[in-house]
Amino acid sequence: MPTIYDVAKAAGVSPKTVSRVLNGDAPVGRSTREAVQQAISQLSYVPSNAARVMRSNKSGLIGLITGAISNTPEHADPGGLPELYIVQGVQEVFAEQAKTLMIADTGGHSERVPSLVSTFRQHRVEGLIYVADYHRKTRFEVRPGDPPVVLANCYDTIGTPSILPDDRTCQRALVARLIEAGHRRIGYLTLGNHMDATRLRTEGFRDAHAEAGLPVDPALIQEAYRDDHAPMDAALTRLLEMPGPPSVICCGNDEMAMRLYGLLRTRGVAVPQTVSVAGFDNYRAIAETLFPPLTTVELPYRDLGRQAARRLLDIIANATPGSAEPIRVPGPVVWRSSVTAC
Amino acid sequence: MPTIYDVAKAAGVSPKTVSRVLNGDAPVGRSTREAVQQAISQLSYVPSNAARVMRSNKSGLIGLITGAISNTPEHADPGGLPELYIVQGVQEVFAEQAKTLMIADTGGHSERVPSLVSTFRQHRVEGLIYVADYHRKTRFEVRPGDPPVVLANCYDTIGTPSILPDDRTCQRALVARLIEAGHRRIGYLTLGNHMDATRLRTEGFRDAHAEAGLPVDPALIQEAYRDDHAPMDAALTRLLEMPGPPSVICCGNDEMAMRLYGLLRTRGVAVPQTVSVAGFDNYRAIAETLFPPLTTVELPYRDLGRQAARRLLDIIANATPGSAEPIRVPGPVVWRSSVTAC
DNA sequence: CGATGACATGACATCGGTGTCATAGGCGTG
DNA sequence: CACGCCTATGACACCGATGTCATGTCATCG
Repeated sequence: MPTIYDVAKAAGVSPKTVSRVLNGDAPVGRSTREAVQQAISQLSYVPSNAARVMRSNKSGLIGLITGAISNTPEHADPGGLPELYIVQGVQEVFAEQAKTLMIADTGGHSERVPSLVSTFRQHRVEGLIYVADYHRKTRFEVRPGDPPVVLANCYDTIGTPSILPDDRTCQRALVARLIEAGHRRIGYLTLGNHMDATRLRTEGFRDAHAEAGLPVDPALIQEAYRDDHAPMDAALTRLLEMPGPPSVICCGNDEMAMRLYGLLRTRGVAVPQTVSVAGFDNYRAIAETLFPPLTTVELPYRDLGRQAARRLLDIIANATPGSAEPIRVPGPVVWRSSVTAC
Repeated sequence: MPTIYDVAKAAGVSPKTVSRVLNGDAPVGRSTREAVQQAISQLSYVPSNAARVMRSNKSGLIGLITGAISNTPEHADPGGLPELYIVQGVQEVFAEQAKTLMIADTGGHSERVPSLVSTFRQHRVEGLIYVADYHRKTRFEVRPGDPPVVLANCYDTIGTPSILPDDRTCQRALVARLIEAGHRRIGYLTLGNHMDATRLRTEGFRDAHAEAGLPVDPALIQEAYRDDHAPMDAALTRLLEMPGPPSVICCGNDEMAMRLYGLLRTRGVAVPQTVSVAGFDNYRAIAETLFPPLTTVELPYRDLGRQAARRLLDIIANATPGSAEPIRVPGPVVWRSSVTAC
């Protein structure tokens, strides 16, 4: 592996001059520069980042901790992909900034986090992004001397900068569109009540009703876990046998909507003619492949990742801790034919 | 950020002794070691990888190039996840070996690869894994001085070590099980013919028939692209209106199977009573959620990643280029209720 | 009792870049 | 012409680890 000295010798200049050509931080004579560049390509010289870091203490590295790689749909929420989209957005921003991303995976074991952080510190990362698998509260231990941290898809109670999906606004926007389409009785099969997302989305569900001056019938909101078939079937029965049954049913995610399609078909209920269906997540493999294609709403995970990255860059550049309030990122409603006007 | 000198001073020893405590490469007195360890934790000292790399020239880094992060299902095969599973397997092995994985993403632009490799070389990675989004031929430029490369999910014609999914064996195993279950007329709706996977799987399809002494009726094999609805419907019509219609239909992937469920239902054909259905990929969000749950076959992506990682470690350790023949990794048939005996 | 070797520790050079400072020409200006 | 100033370049130390070699202290053995 050639060094800067080899290049210097080949070009007949001092190592420092080679350094200047590489970094463009001081003027270099035209012919000298060309000689150096030729020597570099001839030797296929690549500078050692290690040596650079030692002197300048700027590693150009950003650490990212996630379970994305381990949290495949097999274990996690079918979404499963949120983390990935987030990582994608993060990657996008840092690629532009010539920062290199080191990705570490918890493998689903959060107790591994400290050791991952330690590895990152060894590499002198300039900042750290922690990505959660779903919208949740977390506690990310930061010790003095640790690089600055930004939380993505999670938050804590000690004011660590945080970027969150705006579940509430998304659900509100979706329901507002349903109301706009003429629906008045809107059913809602939610994810587990223990999830932050469920609470926020239910608030959004209520917001949309309030804005339209519609009452919310609590009986229309039913918790229906995804993994088990029975609770959802039972909840559906309750909805359909109500005095004023819903003309549209919102689901906690697209996978639930897919299951709902099956349940409704089994009962001979036509989608969307008799009952319209709406999902959540815009999980395209499902939403676009189902027949009829599924109206749903998309959480802006990619954008969330981008914003997290930009936030971190900002903190690194200005050494400011940033505001304590989480940034909430809204996403678009995706209108497809599983919902009719009514 | 404290250095080894700070620790040495705090513990009243020489830097070299601290180094010995850190690396355990030479005996250190009990009381000395304890003093050093206390100083380390008190200062929350983390050694600089950069300095270590400079001296020892062992970076402990492995580079991985993928489009996994960009290739979300939005753009790619619904599988989309293959790359992820592969990355997961790779990660798993390197985590055990205390190697740190640097993941770079092409963002779908293969022309970025050289610059990514250059970044990796700056960091003096000890090896490189290139992961493709689907089973394909590739050309990964390796220049002298580049670190050793292993290809995962792709191959080239110049003998770069390569790990591939065994599409042929997987499809053969699935069809063999169908034959075992009594099926004699087996339809096959394939993915696009331009794909290596399609060719290999079709061979596997024939292999299974040959082993069972069954003829293959070419009319039972129909290409049916996934993205467009019409070709599949047309292909299905041809299959069902044949003199001897199939009792089971294999699909190129699980998403096609999901679509096939819909098409069959529309025609009033019961699954699996009248026609059984089998998929490919074991895309669990679909295969487990469909009703009836889908019989399918799983490509061993995680295992593939693990093998790629181990292969690379082997090459690094022994400085051997390794054999030119790709390693093919088989996967299991996942039997669910979308196929009945017949 | 002196030689031998295991153990424990430190001094010092070194890895490959870059920051700092010095130096040598060239040129415009009063 | 002397001076200041800018451009282009080099000498040298330094960043923080670790490899090499040297040294000092005991315990053991013939």
